[in-house]
This record gives sequence, C-alpha cells and structure tokens, in this order.
Amino acid sequence: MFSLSEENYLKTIYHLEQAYKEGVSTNALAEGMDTKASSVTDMIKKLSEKSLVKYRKYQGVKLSESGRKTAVEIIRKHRLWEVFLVEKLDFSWDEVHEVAEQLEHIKSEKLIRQLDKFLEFPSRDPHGDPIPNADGKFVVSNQTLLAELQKGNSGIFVGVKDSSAEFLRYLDKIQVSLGKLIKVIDKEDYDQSMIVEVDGLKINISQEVSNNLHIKMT
Amino acid sequence: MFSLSEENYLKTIYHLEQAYKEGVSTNALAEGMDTKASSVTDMIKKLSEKSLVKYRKYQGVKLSESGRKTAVEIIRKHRLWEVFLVEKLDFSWDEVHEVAEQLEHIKSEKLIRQLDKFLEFPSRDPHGDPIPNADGKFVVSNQTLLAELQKGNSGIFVGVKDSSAEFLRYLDKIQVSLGKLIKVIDKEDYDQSMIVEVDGLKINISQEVSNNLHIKMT
DNA sequence: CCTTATTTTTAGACATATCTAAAAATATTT
DNA sequence: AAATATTTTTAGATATGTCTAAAAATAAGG
Repeated sequence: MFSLSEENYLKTIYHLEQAYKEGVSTNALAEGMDTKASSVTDMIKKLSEKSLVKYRKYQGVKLSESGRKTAVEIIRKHRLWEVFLVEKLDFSWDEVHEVAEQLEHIKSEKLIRQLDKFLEFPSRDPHGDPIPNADGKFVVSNQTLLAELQKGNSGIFVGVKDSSAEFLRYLDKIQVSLGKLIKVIDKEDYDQSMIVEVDGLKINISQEVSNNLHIKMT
Repeated sequence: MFSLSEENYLKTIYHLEQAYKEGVSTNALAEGMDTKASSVTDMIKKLSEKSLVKYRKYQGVKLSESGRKTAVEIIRKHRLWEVFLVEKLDFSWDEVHEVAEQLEHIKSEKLIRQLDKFLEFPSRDPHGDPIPNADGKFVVSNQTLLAELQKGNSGIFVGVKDSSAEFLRYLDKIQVSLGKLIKVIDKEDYDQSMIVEVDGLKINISQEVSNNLHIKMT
C-alpha cells in the first residue's frame, strides 16, 4: 500500500489536473501540498518509479491509470466520511474537512463498503461534490450551479462549492438551507445577480454567491 | 500531539503494566511492539524526555500520569470504534481489531465525543472490555466471568475475553449470543465444568469456555 | 563471589520525507 | 538571439524511527 504522503500527493495531483489538464507543474503541486518544490521533485520521482504518475523532467506530472484509480479511492473515502460526520455525528459543513483528511487514509475495503451501505449510498457529499462509486465511477446527475440557471428555472439546493464558515453563515442568515426549492425570478444582465424565490420569500443574490450553490434540477 | 509510533508505545506499555506492575522491561516491550530492544530503548528515551514515562536505565518503564492519560484516551477511542464497527457497520467481533488500530489514532476531540453520543455512551466494547469515559475513568460495574458464578447464579452475557474467530464460531454453534440471560444450573467440582441454561436449553460448558465469557450480574 | 548468561544500552547505519542552497533547464524580455 | 528571469532539479543536510553489531550492566549458577 501507499504511504500517507504518497496518498496526499496523488489526491492533490488529481484535483490540480482539473485546472492544469496539460500536466501539473512542480510549483503548482508544491503550493497545493504546502511544501517546497525540491520536495515535490523527490516525491514525483518516487511516484513515477511506482508507475502512479507519468513524469518527464521539467514537464510536470500527470496521473497514470493506477494513480488516478488510487486518487479516486481516496476521494471516495473522504467524501463518504464527510457525509457520516454531518449526517450521523452532527458536524457542520465547515468542520468536516480536517477530520475527513485523516479518515480518508484508513485502510479497509470492508470499512468503506459498509460505511457506504450504512449511509445508504449517498451520491454527493455535504458540499455537493459527487461521490464516486466502489468502481471509481462518478455517476452523472442533473446537477448544476445556480449561476447557470435562467429566469424561470428552478431546482433543489443540494450543496455548496465554497464551504468556508463565512459563506455558510451567510446562507444561514438569508435562510437558504439544503433541500430548499429555489426558483429564479429574475436575472440581471449587467452583473448576473439574481432575484430568487425560496419558501415564498424573494432574495437578491450576487453572482459570487450563485456560483457557489449546487442545484439539482427538477 | 504525539506520533503514531509514540501512541502505540504508550498503549502497549499501558497493557503490559497490568502484568508487570513493577515496570515493563525493555524486552517485554520489544515483544509487545514487535520490534527490537534497541529500538525500544531509543523510543523510551524520547517518551521519557516528554515526561510520558518514568525511566531509569536498565530498570524498565512505567507510565507517568500524563502518559497514562494519553494511553487511556487511545484505548477509549479504540473501543468506541470497535462498538461502531460491530453495531453500525455489521463487522463481526474478530474483524474489528485491525481497523480499530488505525481509527484509534484519528485526532479530533469532537469526533470521539460525538461518536460516543451516537453510540449512546456504551460502557463496554464488543469483547466485553470497559470503555473509559471522557474523563478517562473506568466506571466499575457488576461484571464478572461466567467461571466465577456459582450454582443458582445468573446474569447477562455481555462479552468475550477470547475473541478468536474459532471461539466465536463455537459460541454461534451452541447458540450463546450477546445479551442472553445465562443461569448456572450445576457446576462440577472436579473439572469446574458447568451446566447452564440459555433460552430454556441446558448446555454443558467447560471451564476453558466459562473463563472467556463476561457476565453482568442481575 | 566470581564466572557465565542474559538483558539492556550505545554506536553507527539506513529509509522516508523533508529542507536550504546552488546548479541546470526552460521561459521571457529586450 | 542574447541576456535576464523563472522554474525545476540536484546535492547535501536534518529529523524520525528503525536496524545490526558490539559494549556495558545486571542477573544467575556453580
């Protein structure tokens, strides 16, 4: 199996690949791992020898098939534990990350299989991010960001992209909570702000905010 | 906080202290940690510098107050996770140990506080061992081994001492399961074997077996 | 009580994962 | 395209936790 450090590198490379499709640079990875570029080079070499990444000097890294598989497994574990913490142990959205970062490295196939079952096979974590299934597949769904909706569209608020405590407090304040039906009443062309209706109340929402709300279309 | 290795040493010293009250020898600890005596000496020095153990060269170690506190916290976490695995994730008694060994090192006060609450403050783990409370206190109870009961006594079967898969299969076979009321009908003087009644059935049980069953007296 | 056996410690080495500082490669500017 | 700036890699060092082999301390036996 892989060391804690190796697993964290794989996970970080996976996330950075979304933004850097051509390959993740050493510096970007150093920033993501909160370490020095030289340390990154060392670790990349190790991962490369284990065929977890494809690496050519000075050209950045990409995950190999087996590297991606491992990264997705870790992400699956992270997100399932987040669901557990919020749904069963009454954690709030902004408290789960640090603990899930630890729990994601526990090694036991049975543990995660049974946890998944216990949680009734959730498809999204508390932030609205999809949870890959046991085969590592992300099951697609009819989900989008509120910002993508047009005047007249509506959907269920199923998650947030920005899970900072600050943002969650803001949502609390405007009384927008998970599971609510949100309808777009009007959308301003000049700043993309919206007037939406939630529980019969009309609320004005900036694009910054609408970009952070995951909506499941009905 | 303490490293994984430090935590494992503290836990092992704690357990060995039950048998070696005068202090745990370097060799005993090496055996318990499955490592070499020289490694143990190195680690003991480190723990001693951190005031987690009391150590005089060639005289073995004892836990200090803070060392004992830390060890008990780890044991509390281990046992709570075992309850979780058995009660919520359908693990069997003989599968939980390895996973709990990993989970016991997760660092989050809130996690363990909420887990305890979620499990409704269990007082014993699936093997019948007591779970210290958040203050590190073992709440005493009216529990004993079946072997200690006399003719006519009865009590609830609340745990096993030997949790080998073999033994658990045997219990399954004779239909003795957790929570059952067991009454001692007769006890042989010459081999200490017993005839007990469970669910109206009379079963013959050897001393070897009765010595492995934790009973809560009613 | 002195010799032998056992236990424990020390000394020096190794692997992992990190760092700093310097060198090498690549990218950018003029 | 040459000079400069940036990025990446290498080289050498450090901390943790382990090991082997040898030395030192303690325990046991005659």
